[in-house]
Amino acid sequence: MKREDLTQAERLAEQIAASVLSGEFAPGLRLDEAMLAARYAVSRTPVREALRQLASSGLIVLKPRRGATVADATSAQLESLFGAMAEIEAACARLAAMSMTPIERRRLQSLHESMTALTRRDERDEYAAANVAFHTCIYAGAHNEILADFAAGLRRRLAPFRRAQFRTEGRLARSHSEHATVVDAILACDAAAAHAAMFHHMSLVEDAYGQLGVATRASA
Amino acid sequence: MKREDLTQAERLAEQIAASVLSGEFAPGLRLDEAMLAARYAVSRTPVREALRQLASSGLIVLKPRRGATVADATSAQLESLFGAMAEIEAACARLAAMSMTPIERRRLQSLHESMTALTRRDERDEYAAANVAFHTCIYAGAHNEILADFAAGLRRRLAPFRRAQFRTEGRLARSHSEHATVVDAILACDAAAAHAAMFHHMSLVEDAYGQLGVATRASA
DNA sequence: CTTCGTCATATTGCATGCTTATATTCTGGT
DNA sequence: ACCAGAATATAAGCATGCAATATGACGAAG
Repeated sequence: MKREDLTQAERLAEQIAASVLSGEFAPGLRLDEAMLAARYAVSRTPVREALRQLASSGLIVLKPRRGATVADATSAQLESLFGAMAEIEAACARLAAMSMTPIERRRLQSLHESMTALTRRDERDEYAAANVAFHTCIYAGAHNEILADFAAGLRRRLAPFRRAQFRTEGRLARSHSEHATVVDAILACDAAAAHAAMFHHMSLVEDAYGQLGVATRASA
Repeated sequence: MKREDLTQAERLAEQIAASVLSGEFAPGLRLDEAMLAARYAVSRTPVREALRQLASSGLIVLKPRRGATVADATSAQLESLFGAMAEIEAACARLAAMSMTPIERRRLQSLHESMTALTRRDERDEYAAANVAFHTCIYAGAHNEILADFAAGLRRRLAPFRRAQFRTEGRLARSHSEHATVVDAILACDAAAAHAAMFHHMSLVEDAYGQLGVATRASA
């Protein structure tokens, strides 16, 4: 019953992260300790601890004596992030193909099928949410907590830079059809095919970013 | 010129990490804030910030209201760590085979050749150090800072559990010969072979741990 | 003899205040 | 008019102190 026994610093880290992910705190924005302390009605100490925690996850950047800013990636860094993401996601898909339980496979298939309707009706926000669930399902199916955490962390870190991901006309349908290839491979226990399909999918996600995401960047 | 402008918390994080990696702070050990503060002659505030930073990297565990302990992995968690390590190292090797510059390839080959002498003379500590340099060289060759950082982090995190890695008779020679396969594949720009060779190598590292590392565990 | 409840102690969590470094502005000189 | 240097202001880093909670021990009841 004391599941919600978070310390202030942890709650702050969550709230600040949520603000960054929602776009309220844009990349490059200076995060003033006193401002955050006032905003969340706490002292600067837990704020500082929360910032240090977030800095370790890469969501913000902490320069000694010069304060914290929301992480702002150069295009080279974004390339690294997308590249790493593709590698990790592909690895997870491969492992999932080999080690998912029947129940997990059913759940993945069901999740994928439920997204068909969202695609037809072009419900982009709903699809984006379901998309996260879909990928998270595969992380879990890899049965490797370390890789799953890393994949989730990378997804978080990229979130501020791909908010407009599904805005492109027809992106939903293409994404869904790529998912279908991945699901088929995983359900068929074809590790190599799952790896390849997911890698291909993630590469296209990167391309989609390249086409329209640049306009949203606020880098120096 | 002000390269050594680290804040206290950062210096503490480095020092505590070094103590953990050197085995001075064994897995499972309770890290008392006041004790650390006294040991390094600072107040508890920077200690707390350092601990939070280390907790994010997974080297220590921070339980709310219950203090910090050096991370102690169950065998299942170790399996995840080794599995993730194998995946990442293999991915780096594959990327390195594709994108290493000629200079980097020469350096890798040179590093590998310099380890031959260490193998013959059975200089285990020297070999262990060179081994880190060897793998780090491949991380760098992948030209993906994110993956490189993650690989280095995983290696750090596993370090406390494989201090006796090269104690087994003949482990050095086997490691070196596996490295040779990896180097050959990378120099030949054979991405698939590099991936496979590195994955194989890391799997054997995990096996080597399984044979003798268990005795060093202090888990509950 | 075992088990549960209460109390004491130690340690974490947080707030406040002071110190120090960095950034900005103002003034003086060229 | 412009640049350089110094002073001031602002914000980060750190220490100390207080409050809250977990842990261990001791005692009482079953």
